[in-house]
Amino acid sequence: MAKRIKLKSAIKTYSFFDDVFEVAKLIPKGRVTSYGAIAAYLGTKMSARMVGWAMNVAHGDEKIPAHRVVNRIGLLTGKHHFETPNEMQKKLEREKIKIVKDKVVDFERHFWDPAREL
DNA sequence: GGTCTGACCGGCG
DNA sequence: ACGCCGGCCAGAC
Repeated sequence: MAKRIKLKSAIKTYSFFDDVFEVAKLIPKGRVTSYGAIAAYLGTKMSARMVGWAMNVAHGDEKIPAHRVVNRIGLLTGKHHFETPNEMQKKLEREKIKIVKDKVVDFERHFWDPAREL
């Protein structure tokens, strides 16, 4: 799936998806970020929706930690798109991130802002 | 080939 | 506080 997109982006001169993947791959273990933060870092903070769409296409690719991307308040909105709804939470908990009611505990503390860290 | 739809976000009533 | 709307852009139909 992700390969198909990569192929397409090779044809196009610019791919928003590719940039999203690049940033997503750089998210450190044990940290999380938001769709909006990634979009903002890429210059188009209004395209947060596309970041989610990109994750949808990318999930399945081990190199892309889609589980570390949540919405702006730390809610695991994308959990239903994993193989099982608790897959996302399990992966995060494995990285010492606690989840309560589909929400990242202490979201600000774990938040990784690409614009600030890169 | 127009139209609909998102794993979003900020703003406004 | 809460709900609605518009904008973003790629993919499915």
